[in-house]
Amino acid sequence: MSEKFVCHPIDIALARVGEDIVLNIFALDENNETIILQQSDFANYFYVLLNDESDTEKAIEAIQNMKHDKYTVIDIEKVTKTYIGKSHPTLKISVNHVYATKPISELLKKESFVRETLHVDIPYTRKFLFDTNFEFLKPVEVEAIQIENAKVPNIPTYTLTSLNKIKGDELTFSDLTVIGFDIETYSKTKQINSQENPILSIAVYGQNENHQKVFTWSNHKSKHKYVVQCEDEITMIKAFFKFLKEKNPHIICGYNSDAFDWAYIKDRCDKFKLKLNIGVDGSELKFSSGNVSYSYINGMPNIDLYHYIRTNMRNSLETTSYSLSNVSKELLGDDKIDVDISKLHKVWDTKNEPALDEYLKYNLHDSKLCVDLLEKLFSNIAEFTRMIHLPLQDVTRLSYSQLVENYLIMNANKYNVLAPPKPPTEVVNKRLALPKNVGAFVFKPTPGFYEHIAVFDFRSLYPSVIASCNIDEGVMNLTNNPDHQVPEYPGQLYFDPDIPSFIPQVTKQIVVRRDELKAELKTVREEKKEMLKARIYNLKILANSLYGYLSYARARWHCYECGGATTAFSRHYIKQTIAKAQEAGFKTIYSDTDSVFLELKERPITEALNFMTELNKTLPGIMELEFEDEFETGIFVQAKGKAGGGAKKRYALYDEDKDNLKIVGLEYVRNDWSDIARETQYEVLKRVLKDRDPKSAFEYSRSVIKDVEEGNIPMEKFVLTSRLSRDLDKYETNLPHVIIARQMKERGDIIHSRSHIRYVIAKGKGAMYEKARIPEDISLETIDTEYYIENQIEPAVSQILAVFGYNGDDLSETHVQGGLGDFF
DNA sequence: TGCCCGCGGGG
DNA sequence: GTGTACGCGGGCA
Repeated sequence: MSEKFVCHPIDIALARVGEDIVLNIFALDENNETIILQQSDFANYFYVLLNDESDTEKAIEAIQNMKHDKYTVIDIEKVTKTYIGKSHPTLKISVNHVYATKPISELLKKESFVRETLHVDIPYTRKFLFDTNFEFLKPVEVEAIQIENAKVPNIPTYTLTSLNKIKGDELTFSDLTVIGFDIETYSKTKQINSQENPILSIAVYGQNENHQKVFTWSNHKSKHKYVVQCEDEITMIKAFFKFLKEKNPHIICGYNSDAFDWAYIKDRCDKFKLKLNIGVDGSELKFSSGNVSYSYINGMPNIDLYHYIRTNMRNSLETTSYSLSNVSKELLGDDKIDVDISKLHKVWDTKNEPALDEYLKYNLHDSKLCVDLLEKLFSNIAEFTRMIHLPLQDVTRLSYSQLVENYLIMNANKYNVLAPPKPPTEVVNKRLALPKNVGAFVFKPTPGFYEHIAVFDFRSLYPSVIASCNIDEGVMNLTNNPDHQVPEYPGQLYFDPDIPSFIPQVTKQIVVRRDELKAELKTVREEKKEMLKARIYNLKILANSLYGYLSYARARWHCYECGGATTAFSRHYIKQTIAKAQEAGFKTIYSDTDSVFLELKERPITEALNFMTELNKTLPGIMELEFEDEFETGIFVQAKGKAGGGAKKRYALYDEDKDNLKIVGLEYVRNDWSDIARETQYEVLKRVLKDRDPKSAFEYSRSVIKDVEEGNIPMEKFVLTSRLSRDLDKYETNLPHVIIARQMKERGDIIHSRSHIRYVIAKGKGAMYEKARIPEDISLETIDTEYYIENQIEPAVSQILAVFGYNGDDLSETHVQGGLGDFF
C-alpha cells in the first residue's frame, strides 16, 4: 500500500539488495524516528561529447549495438550542454548498473566519433542528490510503500516512488538526539599501539541524562552513577554498541574520532573478531581509503569535530592549535578537566579508585565538550548541508576547495553546463610547476601622524572581479578587443564580458544573495537570525574560496590565467581608486589588497562619501567600494630594519565615536610580548591618538622606564609566554621556554607538546636561555631591567614616538643629559 | 631554492 | 567497488 507522508532526510548511502545496488535515504519521520527510503530506479549515467554533429545518428546506432559482457546501455538521449564555454553535440548515456559507467565509458572512448566522456567521475550518490535537488534536514513529501520483513527489523523501510521538496522548517539541533563520545586507552608512552593496549573506558554524552554513561571494565567501586562496569573490554565495547542500537541517536560526534577513536575501536574489534555493525541499516562502520581516513556510519551522521574545525574554521579561529582544550576554550569558554593523561596507565594498574573516578569524569566531560561544540557549530554545518546538497558526514569533511567544487557541480545542472573531469596526476604536477601569479597591490604608508581618516574597502573584491570582469575559461581569448584586455597582460589575455558564463554567474549569485540576506537580517524575527547569520557566513566562505579554487591544481575548473586575471583586475581597480581619490584632492595614506585609507583633515566625511558614490558609478558589474569607518586620528610607523618606507599591516587608529583604539599588527596585539611592553604601548598610543599629546606620551614612557629601574612594577608584567611546538625531548636547540619547560617538568609539572610556558629574564651573563627563570623562582631585584627596557619597552614605543621626532635613545635616564634639552 | 619527511589531533 | 583526498613547516643539500 502506497503511503504519502512528510519526513526530513538526514543521510544517504549505497546498499546492496541481492545483485542490485540501491540508495538508502535515511530520514526522520514525524515522531523523529529514523526510517529508510529505498530508491532503486535512478539509473546511473554519463555524457559523451561527439566530434562532429553529423556523427550523432551513427554514434547512437553504434552505442546501441555495443556489447559489454556484464553491463548494458539502457537509454541514449541527445542533450544540449555547454562544456568550457562551447557547445558540442552531446549524448546522455544511461546504464543498467551503478558501477557500469566506468567500463562502458572506457569502451566508448575507443570509438573515433567520441571526443570525450564526462561525469564518469562524479559518484552515483552525488548525481542523484544534485539531480533530485532536495536538501538534508528540510522537509520532503514522499510516496512510498512499506517493505514487509525488511532487513533491519526495528527500522521501517520503504520503497520510494516519489520525493518532492516542500516548504517548512528545517530540523534544528534541539530536534535531534545527539551523542558525543570519547575513549580512553591504556598507554605507557605517547606511542599509540592499538594492538597491544586495551580501551579502558568509553564515554557517551547526550543532553538527556539517560544518555550520559561511561562504560569501563575497571571493576572498581565508583562514586559516579553514570559509570557502567563491564566484565572485560569486549563486553564494554558490546555495551557501547548496544547503547547506540537502543538509543538510536540521530547524530554521533567525537574529537579526532576519524583518526583515533573509531580507528582504535575498529582495531580492537578486528582483534576480537567483533563486527562493528553499528550502521542504521546494519552495515559496518566504513573508512574511506587514502591519506587521511574518514569514518562513516550509514544513517547516523558521524561528525569528527576536530576535522571540521581544522579544515573549515582555520580562518575564523584565533587558536593555532586545534586541541580539544584550546578549541573549547575559544568557542565555549570551557576546558577539559585537568588530569595528567600520561599517568592513566599507572592509576589503572594500581587500582587507585579516587584517581580512576577522576579519569572517568574527564572521559565523560570530553564527550560533553563534543556535544557542546556541535551545538555551537550546528547552524553552520546545517547550512552547508543544505547549501551544497551533500549529507552531513560529507560536508563536515570537505576542504574549502571541495566545498566550492561541489557547489559548482551542483549548479552545473541549473546552468546546463558540464563539469570538467578531475585532473590526472600528470596534469596536477604540470599545474603545480606553474610560477605563482602576481599577488595583491600594497600602497606602503609614509610613517606619520594623520588626521581624520576615512577607510573604504571593496566588498568581496576577488569574487566581485570574477563576476564583473567575466573571468571564466569559457570566454578566455575569444577576442582581442582591447576593451576586453586584462590589465598588465597586453596582447595576451582577454575575457569577453558580454557572453554570460558559468563561474561568473554562480559567483555573482553568491555575492548578491549574501547582500540580500544581510539586508533581510535587519527585518527578520529573532529566532530566524542565527540561521540567517550562518547562511551569510557560509556564503562568504564560499565566495572567498572561489579565487583560491581557480588557482588550485586539483580543481576541475582550474584556470591559471583566470587566477592571474583576478588579481590583475583587482590591482587595476584599487590603483584607479587611489588615482581618482588624488584627483578629488584626497591623500591616500595606505592601501592593502582591497582597502584604501584616505586622509580628510578638516574636510567633512560627506565629501568622501560623495567621492565613493561617484566612483561606484564607474565600476563594472557588481563591484562596489564600501565605507568601512571614520577615524579621528591615526599613526603609521616605520618598517623595522628598513629606512624610508612605512610598515605594512602595522598601524593604530582612534575612533572617536566609539572611543576605541583600533590597533593592528603592533606589539600590543601580540601575546608574545610582556604586559609591561604591551600596556606601555597602549598608553602611548592613547596619549598620541586620543589626547594628541606626544609630549606626555614621551614622558609617560620615561616614567615607566624609571619605575622598571626602581622596582615598582609587579613581577607578573615581566612574564613572557611561549608555546612549545612539539614534545620537549624533540628540541635540539636551546630556547628560553624550552629550558624553562624542562625545569618545570623536573619539578613534576605536566608539560605537553603544546603547553604555554611562562618565564622571565633575570640579570646575568650569557644568552637568553641562560637568563630565563621560572617567574615564581626569583624576586623583583633579580629581574633584568636592562633587557626589559631595551628589548621590550623601547621597541614597543620608540617607533611611535619617532613619528613625533623623539629618539629612542632619549628614553632612558642614562642617555638623557644631552638629549632632553633639544626637545623641551 | 628545491626536495623530502613528518606532523597534526588523539592516550 | 562511486571522494583512491592534505597542506605546511623544518631540516638538509
